[in-house]
Amino acid sequence: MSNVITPRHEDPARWYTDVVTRSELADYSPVKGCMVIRPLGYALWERIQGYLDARFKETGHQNAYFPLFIPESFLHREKAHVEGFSPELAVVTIGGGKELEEKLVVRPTSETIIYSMFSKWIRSYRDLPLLLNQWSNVVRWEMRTRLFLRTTEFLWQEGHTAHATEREAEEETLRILGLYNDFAHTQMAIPVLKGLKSEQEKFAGAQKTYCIEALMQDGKALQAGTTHNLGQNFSKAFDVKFQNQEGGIEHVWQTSWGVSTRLVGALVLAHGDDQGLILPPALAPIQVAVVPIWKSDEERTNVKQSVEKLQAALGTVARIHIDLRDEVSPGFKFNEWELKGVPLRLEVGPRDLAKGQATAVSRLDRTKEAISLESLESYLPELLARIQRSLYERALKFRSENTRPAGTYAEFKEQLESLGGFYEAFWCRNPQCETKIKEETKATIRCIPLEGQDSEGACLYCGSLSRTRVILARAY
RNA sequence: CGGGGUGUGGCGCAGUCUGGUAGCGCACCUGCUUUGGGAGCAGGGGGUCGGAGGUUCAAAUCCUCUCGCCCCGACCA
Repeated sequence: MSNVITPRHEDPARWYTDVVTRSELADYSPVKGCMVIRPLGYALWERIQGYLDARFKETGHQNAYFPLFIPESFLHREKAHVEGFSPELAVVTIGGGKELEEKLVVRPTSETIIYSMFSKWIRSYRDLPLLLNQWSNVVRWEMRTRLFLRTTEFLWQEGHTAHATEREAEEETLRILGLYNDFAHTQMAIPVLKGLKSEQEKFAGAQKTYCIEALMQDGKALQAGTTHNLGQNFSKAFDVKFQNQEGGIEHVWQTSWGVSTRLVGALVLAHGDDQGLILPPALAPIQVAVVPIWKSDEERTNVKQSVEKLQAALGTVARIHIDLRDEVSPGFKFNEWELKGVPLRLEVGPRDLAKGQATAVSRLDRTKEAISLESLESYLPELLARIQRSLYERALKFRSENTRPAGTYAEFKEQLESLGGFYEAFWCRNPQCETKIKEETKATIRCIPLEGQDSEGACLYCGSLSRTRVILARAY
């Protein structure tokens, strides 16, 4: 394959595009701003779905599906919501060749249409909590798009819940945030910071927005998931009311939360290298690629036989793929599976078989290890678990090394420019300071971390005393 | 929408200045030899040069208009 990836240090943007397209995660579509998710990318998304869907169900949520089209008037019922989303809406004005009486918005998110149904379904406190999730596509007309990270149409899950009390809604918001955090940690092998968004950065229509923020290898932050405590903003707008135990009528307290196919982009940016993708074993559609090696015909017969036995034995302990293609060389296969991010490669050749072993090669650092064929079945899961752990530790180390105290505003600007990364600072909570920082440095307040809010210091911009510690970074 | 760039087989490019009807690498197909880090040799298929108009005996090349795409900036999961 002459497919060579632009080295990351040379041009990080091209590196990213090269990795995504060459590894066949996705391709550009004929429609500007949209993308085609190819089988490898979709398999990853299915694994993400599989894990999260199970967790959602364990915590009492049910899946449902709401329409793609939303009456335009629905968007207008919540003021902040419509102001937030208006600029990026796709609107259908003609149906069946006729001008529509009311325009239909292609959902940018489904709060409005879902809560219009909630008002119909919820009567009593006995109907609460109502815990729903939907897997769907949404459309936001973005000005600049990038594969997975920001596309006009993307896939996601959006959870929507209604509760009898404010406290329950807040608990739900934090429960899902914790779930997202665990997912990032244990499945994606990406350390994330749990935090609260500033008023400016929060979701249009939310009372509070929590997020998980990750740091990518190029020093830029990526919001990997958000959960919103919507308070009663939408229940008032959509008249979602219930009768409480005392017979009184109240508006429900709501939450919404989501993660998207952007997570696939996060995997690329957080772990990938100049050889291509590196997938965490927990999510890799193929965890082990077996590359047989032979010269003579009889070697081929022997090796093939052994390798097929391996598949039968290991198929239950790992997601394994035997690459029996005869038209490409072993070296070609090595590079191809590395490009596609397969965490572990097993080489099986005459020399290995003579010693009753296979050669295992880790995608992380290409370290080789001879493993006896008999012990493979028990050792493979251990080896994959080790790779998963190392990948996380590597990402965590990177983040620690790239998280710095902001120092003075001048020092902050200089370091941000030359090094990127996360910066710890205090902020007076004045939106003007936030805006100024953003205008002057292109860095935003990524979040107010949930942990470590027990000290005080001077606001990075104005210097006034503050007890709010924030993380700043340039972001995707 | 402002600034910059670009459009030639599937992909990446040369050819454009100095018009003479298309070339290279990779990929693809066939055969033989190969196979422990992107195999070698031989043979072969595929484009009329983003589109339209013009100049000319003759246009990928010159002129006019037009469309697409990419990068940077203003919006965002």
